Amino acid sequence: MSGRGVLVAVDTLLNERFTYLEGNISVERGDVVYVPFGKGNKKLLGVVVKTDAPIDNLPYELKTLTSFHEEWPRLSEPHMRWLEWISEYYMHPIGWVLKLCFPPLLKKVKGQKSKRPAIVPEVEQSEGHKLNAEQSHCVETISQMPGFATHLIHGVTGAGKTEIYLELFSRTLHAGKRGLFLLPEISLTPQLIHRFAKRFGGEIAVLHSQLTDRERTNQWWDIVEGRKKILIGARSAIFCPIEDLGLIVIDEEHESGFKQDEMLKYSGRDAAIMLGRFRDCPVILGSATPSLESWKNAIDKKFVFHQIKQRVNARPLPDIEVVDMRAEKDLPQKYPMKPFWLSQVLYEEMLNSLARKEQIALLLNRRGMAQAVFCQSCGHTAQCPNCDISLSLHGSAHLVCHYCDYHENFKSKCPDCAEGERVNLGLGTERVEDDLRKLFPDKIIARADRDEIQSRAEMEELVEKMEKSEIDILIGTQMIAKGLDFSNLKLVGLLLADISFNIPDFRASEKSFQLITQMSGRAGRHVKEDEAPGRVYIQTYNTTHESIVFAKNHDYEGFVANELIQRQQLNYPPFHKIASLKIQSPDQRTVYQASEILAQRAEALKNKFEIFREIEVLGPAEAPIAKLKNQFRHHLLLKCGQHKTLNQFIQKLMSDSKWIPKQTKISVDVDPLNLL
DNA sequence: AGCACGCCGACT
DNA sequence: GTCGGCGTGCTC
Repeated sequence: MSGRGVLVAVDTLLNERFTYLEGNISVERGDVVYVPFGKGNKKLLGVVVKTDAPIDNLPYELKTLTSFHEEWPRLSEPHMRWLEWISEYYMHPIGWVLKLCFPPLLKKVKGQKSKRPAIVPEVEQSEGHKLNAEQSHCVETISQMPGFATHLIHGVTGAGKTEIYLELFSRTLHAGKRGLFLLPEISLTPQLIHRFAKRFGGEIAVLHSQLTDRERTNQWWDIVEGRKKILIGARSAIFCPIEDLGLIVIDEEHESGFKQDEMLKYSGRDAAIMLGRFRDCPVILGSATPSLESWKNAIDKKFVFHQIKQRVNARPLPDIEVVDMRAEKDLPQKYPMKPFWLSQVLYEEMLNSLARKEQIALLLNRRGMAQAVFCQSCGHTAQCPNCDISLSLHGSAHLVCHYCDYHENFKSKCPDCAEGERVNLGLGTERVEDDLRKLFPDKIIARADRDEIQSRAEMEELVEKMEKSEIDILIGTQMIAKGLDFSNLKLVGLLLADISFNIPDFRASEKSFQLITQMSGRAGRHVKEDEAPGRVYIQTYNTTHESIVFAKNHDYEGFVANELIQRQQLNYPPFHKIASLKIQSPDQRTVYQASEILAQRAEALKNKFEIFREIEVLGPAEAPIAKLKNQFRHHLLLKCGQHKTLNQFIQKLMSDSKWIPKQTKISVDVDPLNLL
């Protein structure tokens, strides 16, 4: 053999790196190349991970690199090392991670104008607001630490975190560097982009899921070639190979939207922290309700901790009242028209608000008309044929599965016993909307959930109507709890807070607390110091639930202190690392057997090596959603004090896959957020 | 994951 | 006789 050997991570699911002869092109680590792969003359994309690879005495014939990619630049050393970390930590083939770094299309040949509206609106520039003492102290502290450090900014809703980010980005640009601002998809609202455009005008590129491939490609080149200096995006924007990165901000760091649950299952927040480490730049996490993971890192001094206790202009926090729905049925019935899901006190407050021409938002964390339809004679409930989930009634004639989108027609006669009449159990946003229209026939009522709002344009339209007070009552799911800011919205109702803490997940309390706090934060965001604060009513059947009690008192710290004790007792995160192994197959018995074998193998591996003794294996068990899209699902949960040990364990456990039955798949989720 | 190779059923 | 079903195995 002659010539130089290079190792290439090829765009296939295989995690091995493949050796090629360099041939007559001269490559370096990080170069994107085409390589011949497999039989025929297929060409695949790959990235050079190592030059000077040994080429003698190999049991296979080497092929030669074909060419460089026609336009993509070489990935920098810190970016490469970060990709290798991602691939290893989340156990995903590096060749597949590579593709995420590049745009979907090639550069535009010539400038045809797009008919779609500008991604970053052209708005008049203006200087930022003057920062208050707490805000500037935070900015100064961060500015004095230009290298890598993770900062956690904990500030109540309305504390003016965005102003802090704006000032930090402004300083980053002054230092000749570029910035990355990550948000959960749902918070990437036009309102926020508008605010950044006002401060930074033409310096902004945006990447989010609603862009076309062409738009995405153009935005990518704008930031990579330095025409734009700040990239605002959802989690996948972290893969964009930005040079001279001087600041990474992750807003709403606690949001589960930063976690990707398919293919490469990664946490955008954790990956961003590692990116800051490899790029040696500061990473800022911001939240009013930090995740327990980040909170613990802050109190353990792994993160630099900043607290903003003052709200901007000393705006008062909303008053939160808890309404016991169990007591409702015993009250004298003053309002015969009032639907069962609405408490008297909230109804009266709504009447008062409407009389004052103030807006109202009601949150119900569930779509459709009903959670389940139930036959009164035989007890039969409508189930999805593909998933282990009850069907929800939509409109008056449709049963829908919220997981696989299966539809069937609804007939009130029970199909099982053929005589009973079926009734709706539970409640959904659609049902609430119907009832509200009957209750307030002369008011404008809008609904925001995934059935009603499917595109960014529809969301923008809704936001605009709310801003112009063309909506009196807004009813919605989580969609309306995050990031929205309406000055005339003074009253917020959570119709059934119980929904979110009854899901079988150890993070249910944390998620409920966050949801209640965020939704409360929508009320009265703009009232002045001397005005009445916004009002929040939490309706529940469980008034003493910790999520509610602490949220009512705006006591985040009390909540986390309490929650941390429980997590520690059960060896759950943030104290222990967890990983879940999902086993799925179209055949019920096969999944069951495969999961048993997997658990036995895990036990055997534990007993074989001393270091694996500390690993806890939970399960196998049926997943809480035991059947999804015609796949039966079991899972195994692994817990361990050390990520590294856990990672080695899974690597060993998964290294042999020959035993896995046909059509059965086992997937690994490191640091899972969703255990359903 | 793709994609080729391979070994049995129903078609002109 | 051949077209094509998708089971199995490989990719420097």
